[in-house]
Amino acid sequence: MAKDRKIDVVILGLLFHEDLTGYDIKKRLDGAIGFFWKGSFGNIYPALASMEKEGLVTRKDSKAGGREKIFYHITKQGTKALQAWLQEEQFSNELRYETLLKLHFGGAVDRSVTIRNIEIFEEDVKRNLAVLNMYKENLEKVLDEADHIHYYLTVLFGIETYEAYLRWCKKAMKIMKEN
Amino acid sequence: MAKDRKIDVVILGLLFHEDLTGYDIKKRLDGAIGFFWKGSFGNIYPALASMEKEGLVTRKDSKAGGREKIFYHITKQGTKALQAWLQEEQFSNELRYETLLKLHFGGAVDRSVTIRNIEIFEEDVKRNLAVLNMYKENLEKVLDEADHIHYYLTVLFGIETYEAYLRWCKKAMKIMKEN
DNA sequence: ATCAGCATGTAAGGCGTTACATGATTCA
DNA sequence: TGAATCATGTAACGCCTTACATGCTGAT
Repeated sequence: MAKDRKIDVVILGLLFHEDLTGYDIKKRLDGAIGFFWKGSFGNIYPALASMEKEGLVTRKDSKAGGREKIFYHITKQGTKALQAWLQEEQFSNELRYETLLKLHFGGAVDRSVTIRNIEIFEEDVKRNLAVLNMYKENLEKVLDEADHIHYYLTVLFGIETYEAYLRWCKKAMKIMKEN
Repeated sequence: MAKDRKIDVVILGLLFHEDLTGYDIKKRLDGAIGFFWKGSFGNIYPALASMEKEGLVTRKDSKAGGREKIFYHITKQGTKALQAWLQEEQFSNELRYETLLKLHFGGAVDRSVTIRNIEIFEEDVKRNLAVLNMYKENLEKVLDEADHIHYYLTVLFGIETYEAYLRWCKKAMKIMKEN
């Protein structure tokens, strides 16, 4: 498994739950997972190819319905690699928020620009929060199914975080308008 | 200014406040700014060189004390570029948390592994929160100085966020132990 | 005298984004 | 019939991390 290519474990994690095509994987990454990990076709397909060579996944070609589809299945070796990574006690959590950069350097422009930047951020957070709450409600109906309790935890994380962002927006706006 | 190289505006933002060497810039990025933007020497020095070519910054060599030092100074053109970026109404805020990935895919291992991963995250958050609170206290002494109110906003953001993380840790731990 | 920190850079290699290329299927 | 979505990939290019290379300064 490539040392710095974390998409590998994302794919293994998804395949542990069910067999998927590269296209399916992309859809998952555009959904709830997208809040904390992104992926692109140019990322996913090469990773699948190299992981197949390494024996972490196997491909199951299917022409059901005439359309070409390649389902990938996790191997025992792939499962071991996934579990080994899950048990590693180091992790890299990275945040790169251009919004905070703009706030931090807001002294170079009029106060109104910073206020506008906070507003834009706030709108964005509200949109995302609505989506996350939808995921939450849907998950609560199926919490007993395997793995769903884990998905639920990450959705709760997103909600807790975004609610904190909204509180901060209010405070920041107040400070910008008062001082 | 390179389209996708955001370190440029970070450097311009720092230089707007005061002249700095590449080494100084790295130190800033290892401080409070590091919570939302990272940088490395291999990143900073080439950016400074190319920005000098573009006329966004000028270099002021100094051999005061015998040690070679290159202070960079923002030009009018650099200031305009910084202000233009601050006023752009789009922004990319990216979060890549391996911790959440491990939580999400925790179904592949024993419950105890996920509990341990939450604990590790919690310890990390507490450490960072202590640092942020220190920054906050220091900033509160100098809030009247130019730009400091903006730095203060980003520190408040960090604190609000990390406190939310801690609340989530408690909830997540409870869910993992009860269900 | 030695070691940590100051200070400036270069080089290799990997990773990821974006755009491109192609074609099938489904639904209105 | 046309548009959106399904589906798989490749190629170029840029960016960043990591490691390397070098040497000075100040404190113990």
